[in-house]
Amino acid sequence: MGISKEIQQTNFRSENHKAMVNLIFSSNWLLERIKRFVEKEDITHQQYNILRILKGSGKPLSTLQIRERMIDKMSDTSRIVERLLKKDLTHKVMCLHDKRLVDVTITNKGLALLDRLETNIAEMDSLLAGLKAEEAQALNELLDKMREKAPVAY
Amino acid sequence: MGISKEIQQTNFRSENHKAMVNLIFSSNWLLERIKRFVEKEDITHQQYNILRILKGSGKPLSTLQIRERMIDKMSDTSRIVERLLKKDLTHKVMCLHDKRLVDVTITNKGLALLDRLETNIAEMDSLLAGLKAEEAQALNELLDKMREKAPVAY
DNA sequence: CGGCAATAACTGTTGCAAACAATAATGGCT
DNA sequence: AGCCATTATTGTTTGCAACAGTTATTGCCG
Repeated sequence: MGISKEIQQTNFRSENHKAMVNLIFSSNWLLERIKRFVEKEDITHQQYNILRILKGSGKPLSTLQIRERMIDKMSDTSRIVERLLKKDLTHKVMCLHDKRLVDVTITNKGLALLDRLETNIAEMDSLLAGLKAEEAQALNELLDKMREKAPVAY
Repeated sequence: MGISKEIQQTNFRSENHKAMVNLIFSSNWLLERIKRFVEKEDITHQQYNILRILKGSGKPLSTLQIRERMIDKMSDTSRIVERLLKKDLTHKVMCLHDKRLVDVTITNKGLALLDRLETNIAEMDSLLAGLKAEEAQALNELLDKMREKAPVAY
């Protein structure tokens, strides 16, 4: 079902305007499904994102380094890490070289959580299985281009 | 700048996985700019979405009808409309034909607000100006296909 | 007609999160 | 030493999502 039907809207100003709406709608669609995937482990997609970043890094990261790698740049990283701390999924110590920074790492419990999700990761990847690799690549190029070529003011 | 650089991540499981991340990232990128656009009028993008729906409809809509047309289907429409009521941007009366429903309309104040934004709507449309109409169309088709062909379970 | 399930809206509550300002500690530079 | 930039954190407000529960109304069915 195309975007027009899904939101019962036929009067778009242009194909570009339609793409804007479609992009946000599709992202919500995707996030809704990712949410269902990660809620088995009682975490949000933002918390999942941070756990993945910490695992991927392999070494301690500061709050700022985590934020820079996050999908949502506007996020309140300190407090999300705080929620992960409460669940023992991350660990935090003061950085020795620069005491303004903190060294955040993922705990074994956090790694185990990711491992459990990893088992079914194919489920999540299948969300985009409707697109062939070439199509996914085309999508990536279009999205990159959209952001790249946008006027700086906005 | 491609998505890899923007989130400092090079290890994607597949082109499809990369597209998933890219899609959410790009939607956030877009929403951030839309937010800056509508905050001149002290409203959120969800509130803007509802005002546009009410204007577009031209006739009263029930809470449910609004929600069905919203980009974010999970939204708590009652309360967002309530916030608009407080600002006198919408009006609400009991529906005569079915007293379970409400007739929500946009007020003149709400229309005036949209008109002020309308003046600069080209600014917002220019967000996707980096894509030619054919590219925007290709993007629309890819997004529609992605959702269409996804496995039902997720 | 009376009962009852379905529908629609709303409320209460909890938790997550964004925005913004303010604060504190530290580091680097002159 | 003095000053400014950097980093993380906290406080507060606001918006929102999730979920359960409540109320009012409708339409249907026996």
